Amino acid sequence: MSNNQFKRGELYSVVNGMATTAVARRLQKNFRNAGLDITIEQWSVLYHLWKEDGLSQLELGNRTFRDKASTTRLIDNLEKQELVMRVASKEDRRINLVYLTDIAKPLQQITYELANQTMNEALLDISKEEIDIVKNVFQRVYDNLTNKDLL
Amino acid sequence: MSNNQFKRGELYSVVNGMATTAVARRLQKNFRNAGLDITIEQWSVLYHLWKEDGLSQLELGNRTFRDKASTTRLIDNLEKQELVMRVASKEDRRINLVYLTDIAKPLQQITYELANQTMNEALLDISKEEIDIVKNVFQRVYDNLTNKDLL
DNA sequence: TTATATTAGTTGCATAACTAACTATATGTC
DNA sequence: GACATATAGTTAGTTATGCAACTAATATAA
Repeated sequence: MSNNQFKRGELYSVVNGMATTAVARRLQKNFRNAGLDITIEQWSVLYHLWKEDGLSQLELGNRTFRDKASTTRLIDNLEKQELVMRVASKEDRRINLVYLTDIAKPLQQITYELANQTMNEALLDISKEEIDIVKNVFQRVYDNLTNKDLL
Repeated sequence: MSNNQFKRGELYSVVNGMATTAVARRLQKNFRNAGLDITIEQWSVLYHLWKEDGLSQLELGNRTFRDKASTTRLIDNLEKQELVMRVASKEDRRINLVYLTDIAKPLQQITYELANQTMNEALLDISKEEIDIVKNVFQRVYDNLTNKDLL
């Protein structure tokens, strides 16, 4: 049921968290200096492709909490910048598999380094127990609301 | 320093929370049935005006974590729907004070009722202690990141 | 096997976001 | 008073979001 899909605009920061936003912002600054202009939204797509290359657009949409229209345009822009390419699936020709290009691949390492560094700074004085509580509360609030069809 | 202002797209759901989103969504559905089409973003502005009518655009922007350009357009749209009106300040003619119209005012009560109801459902099984921990963790993560100029 | 429904993706439309450049009013200093 | 600076708001440009309507390919059912 496609209406069951979460919408990005709403869950965005909750799911990804302040720290992730800071990561994205630091990345953005860093790469802009190197002449690469990538938006925070585009980072979220690349991030999932680094974890698993060759995902379908729909799967990318699910993992980044976007609808398929938004995903289409994000990939359009990433393709224009030659960071990503679409390859029609041979098993099912409705499906576009999205692959990282040779330009995007080497960005992974520096990205991960910056991300780790930022997360460490963000969570400096936060204990494991506290993080667990926050995650748990989020999950329960989320469950409470989805049970009522409110998210 | 105007660069010190938080950006909405980033802090949006963190600050307002999943529950607020759910409130807004429920409101949206409810009022759409009554022929009033108000976006979630517009709700956030109305919400602050119900708390304190006649705020300047800049103050509204601060309270809803938007920059002034975004605030301008949101108020443009609210004005088109005659939910809000701009009144130039007499003390300082650079300033627009934003007031609720007679159309918007009566929406407050039903809005607050729906909001309370939704919050209660969202936080059903969450204890006061847990909420305090979540708030506290957010504040500290936020502090950690702003100290490094990352938010 | 043909008709029907479902699925993946695209496109059009309106709203919204942020940056940067701009206008107009106010303030501060000499 | 005159000039520089700061402040409130608007406008232009680009990207992103969600909804709805659409195309094309696949799956299901008669």
